[in-house]
Amino acid sequence: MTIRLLLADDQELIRHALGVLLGLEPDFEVVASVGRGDEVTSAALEHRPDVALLDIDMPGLDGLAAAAVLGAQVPGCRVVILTTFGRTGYLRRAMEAGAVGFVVKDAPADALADAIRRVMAGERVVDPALAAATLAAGESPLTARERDVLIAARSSATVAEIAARLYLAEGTVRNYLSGATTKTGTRNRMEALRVADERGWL
Amino acid sequence: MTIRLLLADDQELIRHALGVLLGLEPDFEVVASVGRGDEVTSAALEHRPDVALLDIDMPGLDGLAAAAVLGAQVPGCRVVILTTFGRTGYLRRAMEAGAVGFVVKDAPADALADAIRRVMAGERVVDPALAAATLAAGESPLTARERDVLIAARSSATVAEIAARLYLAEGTVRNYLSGATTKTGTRNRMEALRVADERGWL
DNA sequence: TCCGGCTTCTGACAGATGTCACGGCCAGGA
DNA sequence: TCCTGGCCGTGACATCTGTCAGAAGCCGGA
Repeated sequence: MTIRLLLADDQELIRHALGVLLGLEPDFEVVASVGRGDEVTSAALEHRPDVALLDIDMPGLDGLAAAAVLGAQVPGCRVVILTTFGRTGYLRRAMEAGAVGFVVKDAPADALADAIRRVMAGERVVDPALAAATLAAGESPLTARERDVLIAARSSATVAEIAARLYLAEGTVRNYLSGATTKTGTRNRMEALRVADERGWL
Repeated sequence: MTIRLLLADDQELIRHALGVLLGLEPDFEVVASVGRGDEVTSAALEHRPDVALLDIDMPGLDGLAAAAVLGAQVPGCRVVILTTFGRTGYLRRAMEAGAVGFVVKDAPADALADAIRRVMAGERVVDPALAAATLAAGESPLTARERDVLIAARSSATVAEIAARLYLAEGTVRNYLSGATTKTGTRNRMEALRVADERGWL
């Protein structure tokens, strides 16, 4: 009884190497391999994998969104997120998107195969250190609007631009940014943005 | 006549997968595999590889610095930089550090083996798109001090901190930052820092 | 019903930031 | 020799940012 795998990672070299690595396991078979998030679902519908390994950083659709779509359209396919950074925020969002496994690329070499087999056995698999970090980071203390303003700040340089984009007064924007910096324990919007992003609060 | 390889990448899963992939080639042999930049040289001295494949993002010592050390201490070993982002600035710095090859991880699966063989044949191997982007980005227009101040700005939040670190007046720091934003065509220090970093001007 | 929290806005103020004009220094060319 | 242009360094100034206090409207829970 072989486990059918779908691989999604935008770095072709890495995807191919992972495919070779997993193909060496006697009970695994890589049945599909894509480089874009928006190709995941159609490939899964065509090849019916048991487990989909999704990277997060992908063009078209990120791995978390792809996981959500996959869960809705191909219910028999279990999703394992395989990603570069042990960014704590991604874990929570991955679980919300229906993933049952979360493996980081700095994990030991056999962790991935192990995770796949345990997921097939019905377990949820998460890197323990990552799980602890996620618990430590806690729920987001930001209000919805503080979050909106921070996201807008990511691509706007000045308060005036953020205000224009969100149809708010400048003072309001400054207030939300101030609240965000307080809650993140930082000293200006840029640090607040970075911290909130790292913790998955955006 | 097999080509002896050293692999350096901090992501264990990826390093292992690449090792397996390259080990499948009949003329390759992976003789060493490390996860930290500062372990590269001692491993090279011990195992005498023909080619060292170095990632840039590594703890201890980054791949570019490791390449420079390697070139000085193990002259027979050719260096190929293998990295995630096609960041244009890294290419120039890699070449200055003595690397003879530069392969990005989004390259096609056989590009790596091909690059290794060509490097062994005495060629320099660079992704053509990356080379073009590097030429397009051009030389850095920043003066030495502007560069210093930008680098200091990366880890300091305020002008006062940067000034204290570089023993300059606050006005001077503001002036350099202003020059940097003008030359990068951006509107504040944060954008200037990001752009200069992307273009390899730091 | 009242209370508390969120959203939105305003006004005010200290402090940080970005821009400008200026002077000194040094190297290269007339 | 002097002049010019580039870089370094500085202080002054206007503007932007972050913080605080306050106020009105809205919604959900006690």
